[in-house]
Amino acid sequence: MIVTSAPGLRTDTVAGLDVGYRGDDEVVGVCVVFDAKTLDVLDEVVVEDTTNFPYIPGLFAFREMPVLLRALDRVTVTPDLLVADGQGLAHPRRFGLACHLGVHTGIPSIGVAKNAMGTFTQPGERRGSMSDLIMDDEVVGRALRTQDGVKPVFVSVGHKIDLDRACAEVLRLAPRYRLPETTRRADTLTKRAASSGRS
DNA sequence: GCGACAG
DNA sequence: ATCTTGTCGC
Repeated sequence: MIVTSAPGLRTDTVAGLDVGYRGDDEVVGVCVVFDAKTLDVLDEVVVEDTTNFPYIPGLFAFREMPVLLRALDRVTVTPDLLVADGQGLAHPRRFGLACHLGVHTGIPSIGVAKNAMGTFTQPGERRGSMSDLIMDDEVVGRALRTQDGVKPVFVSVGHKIDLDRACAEVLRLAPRYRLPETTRRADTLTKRAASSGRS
């Protein structure tokens, strides 16, 4: 299954992964690798592909995994941590996109979602405040406030890392905006490709 | 059966 | 996710 601990994990390089859409079957996958300390972009890859799998909450990975793996394959710097745009353990079957990516690649991974699938109590208003994300009376992740007064993001473990470390990484990756730089950069690249290459 | 439901 | 202008706020 999934490993939820990370003794001595080093995260010098972190990758942001995201998928953009240009229709029901045209997808754009992006993988951006950052220097975790300076937040400098070390490498970024954009790949186009097609899908026939529809968007079904809970089966998200079947739609986005293929393109993301292709993008990850072409990156020249193997990241120490993968940050997926979606859930990890915070999933109905406890196996969201971040888990698929981690288990498939063997690289530690976490999921950072803009919306929650479980329930949670509002964390404090200050950056760094957090509260448990609950599903079926089980703690599956955390609602984390990355900036004062903004809506929290939902962090959950993907593979080979623990929740505390996952939240710490997200805070480090989001020094200024609500979303971590990894997902922000991956998202803009995704949209750039979508508008410059559409029919 | 009905509603909810990451991107 | 995507379709979309101007607008409010730091």
